[in-house]
Amino acid sequence: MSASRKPSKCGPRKSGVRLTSRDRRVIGEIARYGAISRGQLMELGFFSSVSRANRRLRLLVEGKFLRRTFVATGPQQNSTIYVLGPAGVDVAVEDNSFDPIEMKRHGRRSPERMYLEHHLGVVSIRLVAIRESSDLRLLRYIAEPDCRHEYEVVVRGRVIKRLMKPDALAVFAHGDSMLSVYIEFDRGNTSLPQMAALFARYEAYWAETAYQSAYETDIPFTVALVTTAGRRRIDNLSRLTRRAAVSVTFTTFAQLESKGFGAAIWKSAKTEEFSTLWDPLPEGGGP
DNA sequence: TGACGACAATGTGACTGATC
DNA sequence: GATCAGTCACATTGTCGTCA
Repeated sequence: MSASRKPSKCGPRKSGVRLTSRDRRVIGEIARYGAISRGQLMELGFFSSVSRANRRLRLLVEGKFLRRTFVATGPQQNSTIYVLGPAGVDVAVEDNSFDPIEMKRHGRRSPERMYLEHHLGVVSIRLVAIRESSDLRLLRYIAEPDCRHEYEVVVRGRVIKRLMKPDALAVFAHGDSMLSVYIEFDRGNTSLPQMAALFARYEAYWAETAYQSAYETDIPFTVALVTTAGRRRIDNLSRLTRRAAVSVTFTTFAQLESKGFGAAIWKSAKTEEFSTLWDPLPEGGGP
């Protein structure tokens, strides 16, 4: 038999690797989140076998679709992290409506520790949301490239461009209500003035009705800031939001990971008590 | 159209090496 | 010894082209 295989549905080989549909989804996911560990890829359901994951990911690295780096998870332990490679940029742009310039920047970027840890944190928060076992049910988890929003406003006759770039947007169902939660992952290394500017951007996003236009809703969103720092950081940050016109609430990553989104672990500037995300649910019509 | 063979992808388990 | 990451061998499965 002269077996010259026809091009499979997986598409043509690139750099010696025949990309499967799963490969393309893995590349898209890594492009979406910036960096993902092998364990996270497995937890997201891309692989059910460690060896299979290793072998397939190694092929993608050899084909320059991905790059591999390491983050210390303990004194003598490393976690393998995958980021977008130069060949993966084209695949990610081809399969998704990602900004090619932004993707090329990702593909070239040197994987600095802080950059990696931030992105891994956002994926970890997504996994917590997926595992959620309370009354909250995750409907969508929209990563940064998909929820970033460039819009224009007119201020004193001048057109000003604004960019809203949350870490993620999680949409939960709670009973008959929907809860839109912008996720911000904080590692405690951003200055308070920078954080104040971040909260101000969310206020403007609501006040300038850009959010309402983008998502065709009048139901206000909540900003949930998850920090790897401790209670003092939460107190400092919540003081910045005392007069905020949008709902901003805080918790630690440790609390979130152990108790989940639905637990009474959220602290706002309005109260000393920890409460749930939906208590009270934002009133319809505006904050 | 169905059988067959080639090829690629997959999962499992065993193994190695590094570290605590 | 326990744990973790990575690799390898092997059997299985799925896809696809060829041919009767």
